Amino acid sequence: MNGEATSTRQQRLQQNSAGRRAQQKLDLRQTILGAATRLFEQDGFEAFSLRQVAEAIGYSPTSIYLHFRDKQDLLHHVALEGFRTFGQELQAASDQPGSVWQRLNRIGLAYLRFSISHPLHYRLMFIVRGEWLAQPTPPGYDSVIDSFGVLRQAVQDGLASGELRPGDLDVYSAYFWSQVHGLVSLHLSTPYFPAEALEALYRQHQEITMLGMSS
Amino acid sequence: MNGEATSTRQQRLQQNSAGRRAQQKLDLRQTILGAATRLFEQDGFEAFSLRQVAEAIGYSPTSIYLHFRDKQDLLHHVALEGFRTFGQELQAASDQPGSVWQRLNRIGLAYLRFSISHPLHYRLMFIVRGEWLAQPTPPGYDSVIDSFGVLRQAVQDGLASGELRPGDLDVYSAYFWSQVHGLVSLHLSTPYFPAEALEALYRQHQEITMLGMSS
DNA sequence: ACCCGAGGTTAACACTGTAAAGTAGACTGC
DNA sequence: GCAGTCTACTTTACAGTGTTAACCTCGGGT
Repeated sequence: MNGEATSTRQQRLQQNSAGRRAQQKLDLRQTILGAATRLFEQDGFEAFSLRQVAEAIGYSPTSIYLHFRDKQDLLHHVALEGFRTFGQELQAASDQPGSVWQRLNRIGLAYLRFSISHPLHYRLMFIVRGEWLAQPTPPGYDSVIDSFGVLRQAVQDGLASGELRPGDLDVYSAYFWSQVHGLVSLHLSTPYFPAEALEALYRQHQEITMLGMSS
Repeated sequence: MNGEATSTRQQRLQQNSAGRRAQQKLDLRQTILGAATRLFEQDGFEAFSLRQVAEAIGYSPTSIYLHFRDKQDLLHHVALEGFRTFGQELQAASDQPGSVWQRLNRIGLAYLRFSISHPLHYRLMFIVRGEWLAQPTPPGYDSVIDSFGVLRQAVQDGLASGELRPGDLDVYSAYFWSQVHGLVSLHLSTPYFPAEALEALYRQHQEITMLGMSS
């Protein structure tokens, strides 16, 4: 075996060549994903079409199938990009110092703001294709922060410190999640919760929740 | 003017004929709506197609356009049928005697159960096409009970009787709605809230809400 | 020099919603 | 009773869609 010591010029060339090809493949994949994200955020879920994505990047429609299994798969990866930034924003909100209630408020607020600034992404992630949450994270997205875990951790801290009335960790966590998700998705789906009023409403709701949950 | 007294045989014939034709038209409309509802509940939103509806009732695809403006319009009327029974069930839950909290619990439970037994309808009504809530009710659906009004009334009664801590009627109502809608739509969209556990979770959540809202 | 295979394209299929034109038959006025 | 109109419906057609299969082309390895 002539191992890794023998890096002849040829071998390096080979590797570079193979690497470049792989890189190019990744590039196109990334290009597709970028164009798909842009078009999706522009036109929404229903109008999103593979052929338009292909048109936008100057490739034939079927070339997308060389990089993604099908339309679902492509949209799934668009959603995954959303989960990445979503998780990061929630984590950042949770990381700031303060009492558990302040943290919970900030987490909820970050949640709400993400849904307002990326409504289509939010719909895709949690409403239209929520079942993706069940699938294992595809390679390349290992570092996606478990968003629910951020909330759960804050609740756990609150239970440990006694700021929250003793109760079931999962029930409490689900309570927070469904509360803010309910508000958000009613905002996104119905005309009764306009964006301007949403933060104020959220704060008022959070006060009610505090009365019910703090000890 | 020979007014309404002169109902000659001819006139009656005419009218009957016109009436029969109108009736037939209504019949087909009803047939379409029925088939559409059935197919929608069977195959779901994405698979629903006008051509299949037409196929199912043995008419040509374009004949549907003689009775509904377009696909959206047809689905809208499918949703309206859902709103009708939904409103009735909420009203029935509210009408039973008991304390305001009992009423609120039953209303929420009825809400939850409707979403579980008609998941596709619920999605159509409140998630995919919630903007329909803003449109004025089309003719023929005048008696649709305002579902949100049922909840709002119960909250108002609670505020009046003092069972609820003094607060804003709309904030409280929105709180209830978003709470149960959040739970329901997380159940419908994600794998984390299975149907079996949903009622129990709802009851636990309702207890937290009670702590926060009752005086 | 030959071959191979990866990345991309073209052609084709089975769908979709919808508009325009055509048709058969009931209804109308004379 | 008959010509004409009106109406419910069908046929045809168009512009899309996702997806599969066959084809091409060209860089790299033997």
